[in-house]
Amino acid sequence: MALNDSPKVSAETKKNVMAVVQKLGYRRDPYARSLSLSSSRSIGFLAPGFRNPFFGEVAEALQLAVEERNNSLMFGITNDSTEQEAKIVDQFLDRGVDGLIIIPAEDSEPDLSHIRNLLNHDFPLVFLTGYYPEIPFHAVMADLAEGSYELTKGMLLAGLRNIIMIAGNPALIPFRERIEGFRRALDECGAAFDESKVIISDGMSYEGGYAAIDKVYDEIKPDGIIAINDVMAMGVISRLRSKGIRVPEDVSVAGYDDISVSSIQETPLTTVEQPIALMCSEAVDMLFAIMEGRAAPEGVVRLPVSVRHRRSAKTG
Amino acid sequence: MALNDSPKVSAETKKNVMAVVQKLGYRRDPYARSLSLSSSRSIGFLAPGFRNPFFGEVAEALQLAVEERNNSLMFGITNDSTEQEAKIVDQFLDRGVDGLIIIPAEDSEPDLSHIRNLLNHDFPLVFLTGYYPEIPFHAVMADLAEGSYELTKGMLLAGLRNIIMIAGNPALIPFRERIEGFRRALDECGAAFDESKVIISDGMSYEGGYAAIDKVYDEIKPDGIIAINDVMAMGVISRLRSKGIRVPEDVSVAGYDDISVSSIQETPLTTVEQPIALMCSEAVDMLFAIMEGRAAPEGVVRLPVSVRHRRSAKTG
DNA sequence: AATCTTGATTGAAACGGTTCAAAAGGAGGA
DNA sequence: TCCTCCTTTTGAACCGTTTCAATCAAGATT
Repeated sequence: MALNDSPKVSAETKKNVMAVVQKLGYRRDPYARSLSLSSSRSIGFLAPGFRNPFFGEVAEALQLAVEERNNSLMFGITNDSTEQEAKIVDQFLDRGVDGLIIIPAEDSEPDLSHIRNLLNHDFPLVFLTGYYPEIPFHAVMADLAEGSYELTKGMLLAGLRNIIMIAGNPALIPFRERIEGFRRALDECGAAFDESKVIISDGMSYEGGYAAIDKVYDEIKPDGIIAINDVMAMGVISRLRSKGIRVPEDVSVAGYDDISVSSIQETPLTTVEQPIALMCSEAVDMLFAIMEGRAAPEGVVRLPVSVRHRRSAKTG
Repeated sequence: MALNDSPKVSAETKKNVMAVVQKLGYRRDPYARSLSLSSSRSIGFLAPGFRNPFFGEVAEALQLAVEERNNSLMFGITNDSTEQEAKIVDQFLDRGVDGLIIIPAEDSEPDLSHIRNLLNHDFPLVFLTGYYPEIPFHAVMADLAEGSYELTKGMLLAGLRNIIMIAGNPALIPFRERIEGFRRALDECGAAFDESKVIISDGMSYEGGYAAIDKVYDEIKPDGIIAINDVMAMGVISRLRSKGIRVPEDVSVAGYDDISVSSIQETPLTTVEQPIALMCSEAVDMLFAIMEGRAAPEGVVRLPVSVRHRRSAKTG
């Protein structure tokens, strides 16, 4: 047909067709088209939620990347539960999405049967910002270890000697990697790393940061604190200040992600920026490569981060 | 068929069918289903973007509301441009969404032909958080005027006498309404309202708030400032502090929206909470009513706001 | 034993595109 | 004029559901 401007129809015919199309306000039935083409030109995106603005920024960047390919994005919220994740995957499959981009749920007891199922059926799937290590995967993420390595290094250079990290369950990749960079920096500088320097908090939220300080500050009296994300770091700072502890004079505090509010805090937050736009376009590229059968081998594409030195932490 | 568990098939037959379905891993082809039913069970959502976390929270709430009806949500980003809005609407139509929920673009020169087109075709559409006044509409929004009325009233009660509002283009509904409540409160208390009390800022962002202070603070020397959203309020506070002006001792500052970071600022922000979850479920209800032909008459459903009194502003 | 009911199964049309093969049309060359 | 070759038009099959009518089987009723 002329609709797909195939090379077999003359320019004039096309023009005529288009004119009629215009006049009638005709538009191809998307359902019939999908049926025939077996593609909906839409892809699904699963995120833990948008309370943490980091994910909002990812959503925005993904949408842009997908739109460039004339596809649309559906989104679902997992609340960091793989069970919920499974439900949404199922729903998306029922909508006929062509592929899936998933920010893995940070679930301490993940049930991955739904993911295995997808992979068994060769369903196009890429993980973003993490992955499930027990599963073969395509994934795009920032070089998280490098980020906390550099951040820690900077703090050490500034003379801080008792740095702690407030992290999440180290069984989960994004946390594990951040901890690893932290450890490496300490090791390299001859500072003693031991398990007590990593505080495992359960909520990755403002309240989680707040509670972590209550739990360990008086005992450890750190001079540097690295929180696993910016929202937690804000909780940390808030609790410290309310205890009369100055930031950064008494304690340096850093976050992770560089969400847009971080730079506009009263005390702008030192943090690690993840290259969100790049990660997203990379993830979309990867997904389309898989969908078109020109998939690169499984593995992680790691993109470089950059440390943003701001007021909340002394860095050398 | 048994798939739709119609009342005409026996329980046993259903069980048999289901067993086979399970075993074969069969799943209905969504495209054929859509074609036959002419519904994709998905609806489109247009937002200005997710830099302002308010919209992220709306997205999350909408997703939940839509999921309850077993539908999915597609989203697009307008960047506050009606041109972009038109493009995405077109794309969504090509995907066959069943309905549209739109947060109107705050475009100073709106081109609404695409909206008119939708309405002419009776396409199910509801506006959220605003509407285009030149067009007949179904809309859900918070009672914005009431919010700023109460906020202003509170400040007046606390003895503040020189309150200004940092707003956006009053041609746009959400700004107009906020200004109106502000004006009403001032009028009622015999405080002089005049145009100079409303500062029109162009960017609804942190930078916009920052710049507004630079532009008018020294001249007006207000003792109270109401910003049109929380992100701007944060910019305002930051700029004031950097000028050595104390909040709230010297100047009270309030925002609008109650985004989740507002309560966790170093100086928790006094602000007006919009009932996001309620607004979203209301909007979805309304959209489904339209889709099912049991539409209420056009108009705005207005939901009550609540003022959150926190540290950044003195309120009586 | 013939008829009526009720529930289950089978069949065909419709949804509106895509794709490919077959037929028709037109221009050029022999 | 006839044949060939190339382009355009026409036609049919197909994608996998839903929907509704028609058929069928069996149990209950008379």
